[in-house]
Amino acid sequence: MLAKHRDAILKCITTSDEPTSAREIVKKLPFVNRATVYRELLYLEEKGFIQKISFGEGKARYEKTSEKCHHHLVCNNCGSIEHVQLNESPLLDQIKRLHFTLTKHSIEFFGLCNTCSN
Amino acid sequence: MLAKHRDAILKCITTSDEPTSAREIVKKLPFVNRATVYRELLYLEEKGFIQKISFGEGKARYEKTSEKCHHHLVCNNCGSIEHVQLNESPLLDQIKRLHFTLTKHSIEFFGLCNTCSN
DNA sequence: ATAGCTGCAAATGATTTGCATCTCT
DNA sequence: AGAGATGCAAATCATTTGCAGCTAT
Repeated sequence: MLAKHRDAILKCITTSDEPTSAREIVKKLPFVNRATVYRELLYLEEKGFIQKISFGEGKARYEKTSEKCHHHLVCNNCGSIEHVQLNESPLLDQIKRLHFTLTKHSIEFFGLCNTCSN
Repeated sequence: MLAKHRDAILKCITTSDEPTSAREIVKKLPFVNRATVYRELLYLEEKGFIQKISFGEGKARYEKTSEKCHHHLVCNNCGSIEHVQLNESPLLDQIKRLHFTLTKHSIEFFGLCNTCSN
């Protein structure tokens, strides 16, 4: 038995070029109740289909789980969010030397995008 | 003219071993109003005395701005937060090659601390 | 019938804001 | 008096929850 609105919500996240917030999904899918959206987000995250990320805005954003790990460049001026792929192994290697079992990490960058820098 | 409660709030943040939330400050300083706490946090952050960080908990945390850059290891089990100093230049060097003016970045690690790993 | 899904409204938590008051100078 | 600081309550936003009704087996 599948959740009726799951695909619509997932598609909403997948097709967005920026990590999507619950509010945006509710706005784009007016026929889906807010509570349902939150419940589905939780489910999709638990199942590993999507990932929750936070830019410290006071709300969560979600994006499709992707094979290749990537990070975000958040523009403080226009709010655009670019993706970059970085080699983070030098950093993770340092963590491996500690007594800490790493399950997840988040690396975010804030500043001015190319357009707003000029 | 200095804000009456500023020092108490700042001390609260400075003496905490973990990044502090607004709620914790209000609890520790019952004679300071919640609104005042938030207003001071904003001020102190703008002036660069403290830094706002987010662990994606749905609330902000603050810590004293420190000379040496450090990062956090958040334990998903007991909630403890350890500090680590990492050499992040390999990562930042990669950003420097992009058309992006970096003003701030956040790197956080989640998992199990030494105690909870066993 | 019955388990899972959903909507709706109310509850909760974090943060902000309007406004009247108080305090220095 | 006039500016800045503060308290208080109400407002706003994100997220969660209780509950009753709906739907597909």
